[in-house]
Amino acid sequence: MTRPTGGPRSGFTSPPSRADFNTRVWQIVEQIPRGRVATYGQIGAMVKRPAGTGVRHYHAARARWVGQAMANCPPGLPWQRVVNSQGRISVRPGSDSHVLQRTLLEREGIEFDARGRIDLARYGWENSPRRR
DNA sequence: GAGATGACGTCCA
DNA sequence: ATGGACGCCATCT
Repeated sequence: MTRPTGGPRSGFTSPPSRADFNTRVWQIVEQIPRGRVATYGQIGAMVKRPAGTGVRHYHAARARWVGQAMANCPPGLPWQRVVNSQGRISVRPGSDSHVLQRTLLEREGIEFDARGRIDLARYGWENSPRRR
């Protein structure tokens, strides 16, 4: 095991069973209620660590794995409700998807500040929405 | 077959 | 607050 595959700082990795991992992610995304958003890391923390995946590596890579899953998100899911830990849209700025995501979220009543950020304390999924 | 390209998060200077 | 490095690759031109 521990095959030092040669990739020095591979940053990009993938789950043992990508299809299975993606399915788990999609099942969670499917539950994000309208008007709320969840972060990649938050979702990753909800997906059980695949057997054979090092605890350490999983912690470091799962958020990106969720991103990979979202890049292949099947139609019908509220993909727009997944944003990064900063409360910002992660899709390349300027892309049609980016614009669409923001539009869809605003249509759900979610507000963006001047810097294009969403207040996770207010709109975060399973986060006490009271006060501000 | 080789090279470019990815929907992240955390830590440290 | 901001910028850069780091962390088991896979897939498409």
